Amino acid sequence: MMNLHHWRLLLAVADTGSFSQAARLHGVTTSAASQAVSQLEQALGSTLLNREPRPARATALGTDVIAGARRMLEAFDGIREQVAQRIGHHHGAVHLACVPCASADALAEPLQAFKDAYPQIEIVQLWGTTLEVERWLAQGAADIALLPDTPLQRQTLALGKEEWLAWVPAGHPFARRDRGTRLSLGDLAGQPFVLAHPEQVRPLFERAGLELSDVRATVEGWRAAASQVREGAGVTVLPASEAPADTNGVLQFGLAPALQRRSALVVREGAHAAVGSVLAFLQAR
DNA sequence: TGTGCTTTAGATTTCTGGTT
DNA sequence: AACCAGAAATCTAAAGCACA
Repeated sequence: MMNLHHWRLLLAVADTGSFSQAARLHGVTTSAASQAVSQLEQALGSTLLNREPRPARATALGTDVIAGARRMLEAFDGIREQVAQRIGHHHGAVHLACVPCASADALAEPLQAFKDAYPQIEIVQLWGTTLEVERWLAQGAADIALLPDTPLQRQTLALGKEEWLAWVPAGHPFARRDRGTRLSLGDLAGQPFVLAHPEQVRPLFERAGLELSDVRATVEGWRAAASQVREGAGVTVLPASEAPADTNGVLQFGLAPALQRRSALVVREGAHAAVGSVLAFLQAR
């Protein structure tokens, strides 16, 4: 058995060189992606991808097959687009890649409303870091990206904003400052620092002409950074929506001047028409 | 040692064909 | 047309292996 999903997975593996990344892009497990490609190979009676050495690369025959598959899927999408235009409404899947943030949470309700109103358009939501989301958008794996701190000229639809906060261990000298005091990025830049999402945090300091000079730990995710601060590993900055409610063992400060994380939707150039339906719906709400 | 891929077992979903 | 049961397809989780 082979279906379009198999072919799309094959292209994703060929494009990313990784089964796990391809699986993530399509919302399945690595195993499912591996099995799908194996089934395709079995059905065709030939190996399309060399798994070793990594990253996975197409065999000589696989390169031709993949090129053909690409043309086939483009043709299929074109047919669907044509039909959608004739009958006046759009079909298909819209891939929405999000960086976890308050705006992404706020989007959940309007997205559900969209799904109810337009069941023929599937919204596939992907989650990743800023760098991953940027890459998916560039590679065409995502049609729309929800990104924090996006330059105005790229934005298609501006979403909400939230404040950046500083977290400091209870034993830190800053903890002796009055409640309500704000810390500057200059205060924090030279401190032992716990860094999460460097692609978001470093630019904050760089824009202020500062550099993090003493990064003690780079961790996966805001929660991990908050835990490290609680254990006294250093200070950190994080978006308000990501700051844990439990502030035992830490002190939370605003920043001076106040810094906002503004999120926006960015649309891939040449995205198919169903994307327009999604944007129009979200804009109206 | 961590990451990524494959294999396997078992669960769930979808399809198909028979019966009423 | 509606329902049901068995088959087939697809998925996930876990374990094991290979590699950088």
